[in-house]
Amino acid sequence: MAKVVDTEHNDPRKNRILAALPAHDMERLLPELEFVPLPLGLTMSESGDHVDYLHFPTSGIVSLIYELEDGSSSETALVGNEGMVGISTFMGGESMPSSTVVQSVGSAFRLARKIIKQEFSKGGQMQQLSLLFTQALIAQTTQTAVCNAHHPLDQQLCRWLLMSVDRLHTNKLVVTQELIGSLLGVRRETVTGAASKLREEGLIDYARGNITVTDRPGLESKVCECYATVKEEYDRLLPHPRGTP
Amino acid sequence: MAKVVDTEHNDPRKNRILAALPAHDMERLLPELEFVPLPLGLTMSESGDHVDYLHFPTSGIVSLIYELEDGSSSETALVGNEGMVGISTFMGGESMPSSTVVQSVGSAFRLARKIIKQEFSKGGQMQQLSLLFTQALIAQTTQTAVCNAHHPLDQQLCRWLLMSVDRLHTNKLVVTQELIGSLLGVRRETVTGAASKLREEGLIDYARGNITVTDRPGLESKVCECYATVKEEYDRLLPHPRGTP
DNA sequence: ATCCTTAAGTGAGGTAGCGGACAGAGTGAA
DNA sequence: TTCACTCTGTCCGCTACCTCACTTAAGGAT
Repeated sequence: MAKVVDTEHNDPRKNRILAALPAHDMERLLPELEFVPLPLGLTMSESGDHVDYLHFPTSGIVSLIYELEDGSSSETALVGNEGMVGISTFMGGESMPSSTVVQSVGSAFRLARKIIKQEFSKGGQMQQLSLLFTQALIAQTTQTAVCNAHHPLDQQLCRWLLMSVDRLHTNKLVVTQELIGSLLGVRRETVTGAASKLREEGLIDYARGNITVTDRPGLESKVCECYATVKEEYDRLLPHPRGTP
Repeated sequence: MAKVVDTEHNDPRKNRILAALPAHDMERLLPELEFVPLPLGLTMSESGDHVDYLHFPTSGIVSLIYELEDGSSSETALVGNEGMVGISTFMGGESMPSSTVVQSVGSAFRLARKIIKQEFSKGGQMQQLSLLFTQALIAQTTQTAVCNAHHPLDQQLCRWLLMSVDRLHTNKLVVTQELIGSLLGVRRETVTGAASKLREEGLIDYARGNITVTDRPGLESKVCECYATVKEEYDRLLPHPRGTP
């Protein structure tokens, strides 16, 4: 029996970078694009690993995570179908100090490093899109850094929730407070405090690893500027989904 | 009378990126390179500014600074003669959300955006070096973010001091505690506390805007891992000064 | 049904950094 | 020499988050 393929997400054009490629570039790359599932919790690469593929998520969320020697960690950025994972494949460094983990289940298409380097060196649209995405990613990482330093956890949590639901097509997240803690660089108990505050305010609801955003506008009014700043920079730099200006 | 030019730093090859260019690339660019002083406190670009030049510092330090709406700010990275300032000129985004400020007096050569784009599109060594430096810069920014989140101020201060003296050729820094505070994202009083602790331990000495590192090995043994991690990544990715492997 | 594991809530006590206010102490200008 | 200004030191109460320890609750497996 042939394996049933998820027909929801096996169209490369669900990824916005791929969708923005001119038809002839896409034709050339299509045979090289390999569909891969992104199961929850999959570590796509660890710190310092030689990265062999550039991934273009079509759904789900991938977290870029930085781990310290003492075991503590922080999420530095979060990538969905608007971007790509594995920029060191074309930046030339081969590896990165951060690791990449699937934080919300999904799928992706991937290109072998050899292919993306070839394509990149042509200097076409793929090169331009890659660099623009990289710049957007820098903006996200930087803003996250400053947000960590200056904003209280409940606002950071709002930002994280909004960035996550933006990259899914639902208001339900499957994630424990423990995990959120390790992403935001705080303890689980601290997350419990912030989350229950948001619940009291009627912005979210949750139970045992399931969070539902019940009042998105409410979250948006509570979140710090960092959310909007990053979103605007992404809008400025990256191609928009079809139908949107 | 002809203006006296600082003969110390007007050699483009004092910048390590430029120094790593093949002779024929350098010849082509030489007439386009414009020498500019970097006086203390100069704001080279503000958040969102259209960036018209790519700067290659030959001396001094440039800080990449991120400002929040409430006026608080943080330094996200620090660039000396190992790198360049204004990567949005070749990344394609034209502007960045961070601003760039001369934190320690020096000088640079600069290339107009048009020229660097031209050179970049040739796909030669300049392209490769630019991308590698960008990746190193990402590493530095990311590590700074995690360091902010997890390490106490006195260790962060050690890191900042070491990164600064690494980019100068002296153990003396001209910088007030007030400024350090705005760079590390804390209050001046907090810096006073951390600095006086380091002074008690005999690692540094200071007075009225002048800091002297008196015990570098001592600082290195006190600093968090973040300093070494970034340094190693820079060593891995970037060309070394001549004479060093 | 019962047990077991995982997720979430709670509470006591500690600490780093904040906010604001104010006190010396160099330095340079008048 | 005096004044003004800038840089540094210090103190208070306060808050956010931490460490450590324990409890409650929801599913899942047997």
